[in-house]
Amino acid sequence: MNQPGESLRDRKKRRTRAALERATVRLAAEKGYDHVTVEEIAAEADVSVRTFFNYFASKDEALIGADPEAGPRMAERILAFPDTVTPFEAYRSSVLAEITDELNNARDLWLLRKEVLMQRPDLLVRAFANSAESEQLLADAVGQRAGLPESHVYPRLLVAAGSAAFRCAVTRWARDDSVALGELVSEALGLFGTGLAHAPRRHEGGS
Amino acid sequence: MNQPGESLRDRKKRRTRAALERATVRLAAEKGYDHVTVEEIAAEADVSVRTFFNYFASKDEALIGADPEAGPRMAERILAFPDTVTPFEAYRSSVLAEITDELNNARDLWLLRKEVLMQRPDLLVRAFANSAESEQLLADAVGQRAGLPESHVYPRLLVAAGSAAFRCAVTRWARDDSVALGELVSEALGLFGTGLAHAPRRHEGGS
DNA sequence: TGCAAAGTTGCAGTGACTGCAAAACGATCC
DNA sequence: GGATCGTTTTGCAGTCACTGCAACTTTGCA
Repeated sequence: MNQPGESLRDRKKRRTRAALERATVRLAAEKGYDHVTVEEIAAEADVSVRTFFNYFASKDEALIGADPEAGPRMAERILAFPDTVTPFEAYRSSVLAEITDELNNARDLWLLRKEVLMQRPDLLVRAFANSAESEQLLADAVGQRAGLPESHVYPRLLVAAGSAAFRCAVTRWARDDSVALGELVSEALGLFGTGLAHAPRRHEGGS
Repeated sequence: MNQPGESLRDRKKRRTRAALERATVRLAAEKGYDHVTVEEIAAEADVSVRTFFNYFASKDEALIGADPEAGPRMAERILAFPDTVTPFEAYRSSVLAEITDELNNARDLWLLRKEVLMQRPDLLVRAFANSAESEQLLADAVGQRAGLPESHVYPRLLVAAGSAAFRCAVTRWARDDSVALGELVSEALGLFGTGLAHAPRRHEGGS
């Protein structure tokens, strides 16, 4: 009983994980992140506190709900582009694809997260602290595409720039979501692409 | 008795703060960050645990020991440059000056921190989570220099790039400190300046 | 049906962090 | 040299995130 790669066990796990993530975001948006205890979250998702920590290493992680498969997925996408595409563009496209998919699958969750992140912007920064392996994965993929030795800065710098772009974009989006999050990330990455040495003029973009 | 701006009280406070920071870094380097309790740190610095938390909001913060005056100092430096200097260069110079000063004043502490950060790179990321106000300060200064409205992305993006550059530089420096940290930060910021759209060739810097 | 592997739970324990109220201390004025 | 006032230090009691461990339950498979 294990045909389409997803057993009953797997389905249950996915549902539990999703329920915990959802409960965390919902309660945090409703009562404020640190007025919510893990006990409440676990109760809302109908599991024990101990189980919560079997799924997420910390409360922070549950709020962001970083998909552990996102890193590998993006790395694969980067490597799948033809050689005519620059490493930079391959990276940018992969990030955008991931964001678009994520928003399509769970837009409501992101709208709630927005509320929480508006109150506690530091949580967004902390979120990236847990994704060191994913960053490494992406940097390796970029490095491979660019034909650079592993010790070169460029890949790591590009990935770090991606995090920075995402952070800035989410912050802007949280204040005013009339522009799609993907657009904002793309714009920010675009600036990183062409260089920050010259500040834009007053009227150019940037809301 | 309050002539040279520094009373006995102030001196004691500075000494206590320094002692706590020093004790945190030293013990973390010696025994591993999470095998050190705040109780031990406080004991080493000869104060109570409660006093530790009067100085630092968290153990993380004590490890990094971010100088609360660093933000204002850098912002001031940025604004002090003549108008012939681009905002980007003003920012870069200010960051470098701060790093150089810091290393000159407490090089030994940074060498110990290096040990800790090699084991736990995530702590460096988390460190930046606590410096939201400083980032805002710097972004405002950059924005003012560039004559941009407050809502523009450029200043925030530049400052975020600075954090990213610093992170990458420290990581590289931790692996091999034969090149000065300032050099590495400068190099990384240089790449942000000229743009990441085109990956460098194999032999260009970055090793 | 029965066995093994994977997942869940409760429990006891550690340690970070907070609010509060009392004590110790430093600055100041007489 | 006190009396006094504002600041800092401290102990204490409490909350909550998080961990290891050892049962217990559920699922996968023969």
